[in-house]
Amino acid sequence: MKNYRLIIADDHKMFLDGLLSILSSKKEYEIVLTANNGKNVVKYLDINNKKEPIDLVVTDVNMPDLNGIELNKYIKDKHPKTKALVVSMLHDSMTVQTLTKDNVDGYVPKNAEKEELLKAIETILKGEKYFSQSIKDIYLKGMFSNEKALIESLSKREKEVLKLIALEHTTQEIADKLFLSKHTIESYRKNLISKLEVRNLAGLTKYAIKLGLVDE
Amino acid sequence: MKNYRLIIADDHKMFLDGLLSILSSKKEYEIVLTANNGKNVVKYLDINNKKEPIDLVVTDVNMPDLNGIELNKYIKDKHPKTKALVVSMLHDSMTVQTLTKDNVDGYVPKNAEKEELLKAIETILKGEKYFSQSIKDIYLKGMFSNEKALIESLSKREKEVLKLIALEHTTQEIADKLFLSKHTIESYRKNLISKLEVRNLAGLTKYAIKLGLVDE
DNA sequence: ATAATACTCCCTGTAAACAGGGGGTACTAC
DNA sequence: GTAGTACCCCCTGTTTACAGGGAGTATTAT
Repeated sequence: MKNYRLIIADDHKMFLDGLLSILSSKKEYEIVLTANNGKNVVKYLDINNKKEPIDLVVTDVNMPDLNGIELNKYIKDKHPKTKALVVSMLHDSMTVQTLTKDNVDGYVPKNAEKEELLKAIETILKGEKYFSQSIKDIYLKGMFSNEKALIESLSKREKEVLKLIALEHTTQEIADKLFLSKHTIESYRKNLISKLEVRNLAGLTKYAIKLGLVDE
Repeated sequence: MKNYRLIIADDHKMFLDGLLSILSSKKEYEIVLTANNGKNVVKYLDINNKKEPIDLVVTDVNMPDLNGIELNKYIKDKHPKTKALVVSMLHDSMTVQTLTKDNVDGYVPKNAEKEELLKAIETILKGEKYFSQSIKDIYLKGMFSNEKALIESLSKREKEVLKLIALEHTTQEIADKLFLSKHTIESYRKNLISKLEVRNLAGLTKYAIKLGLVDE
């Protein structure tokens, strides 16, 4: 009666148990593997997916070794018949954007009811996509906020300078470090201030943190 | 045979299911209530704890309405016979410090094995405390880092000024806003820079974020 | 009482950031 | 081949921040 073969991946054991108990209530789902990182999923798929294909991988986003974003990308790339459902705690618009861009099959927040999770899985196994309303909201919000555009408009060099600024280096120090003129760095600083629509160093620093260029 | 009465609280339904399934394996535990915020736990305890006492509340830290820190404090204050075990995803030293200061009975990270969770509960119900090794590490790290001391050494006024600095206001603007002299704010700024051991606005901004004085 | 701390204000400089311009090269995409 | 953009450099100013001092009052704790 086991119609579908599933893998679930999450680095939080207790959560994994939660998923297991929810999915065990449906006898048509066989949990072939539980993993606490993406790497083990990849390993399993590479070895077994040809003869005994996996129908769906349910995965968290934040995992060590290989996170959900990378895992989804890999699945979509190498094992296109296998579906991927992301179940996550954090829902920043960047993550949602990236995953949808990478053609993920579904996204459900961890605070969803278990009925919704089951519905999502069911929907995906039918060949459709499933995104929770809250995820759709985040996606739309991200699409129409200028923040995303702002961030994407930064070049590699600009990000580099921004990072060094946030690390408390002065213009002169950054210039020395990058073997550039002080004037060049001043230009970058000015451009960053105007592009990111901030007033000063404090605003730049906050953006650098938001971009993950510096720790905390 | 149900010897102990438990409450579990977590705003993530799936995780709640995980806890439930783990605790259901032990028949001596009766799950009296599952809540997705601290408020409901408080409500229940206030009404029922006198006649039918709860032995242990297992709670997450991050919850809407009333979080785990507040919940623990309330339990320790109003229902001292009820034990509290915190199970959390995030383990910043501030949270751990606060909880231990508030006399929490245990702290286990969400990525712990379920065996450890059961052991923690068992230990606490015996009247002892239980902290995972990783939590102890964080506690010690926090104790011997100067960061904590630094943060605590900031006065109310200093935090206020720090916040406004991080919000991209200039010294003059802050002075106007607080009806103080520009010189006063400059003094604060200098003191903050030396106290927090940073070089400039960027460093101050990062600290303001770390302190939660500004959003991102 | 007196020590410690928080809070307030002031001065003199120097260094850096901010504001608003300008221009030029190299590469890529259409 | 030319439009766009990433990258680099320069100039003139003004404003702000940073560095290192000093100093007074009020409150609280010992």
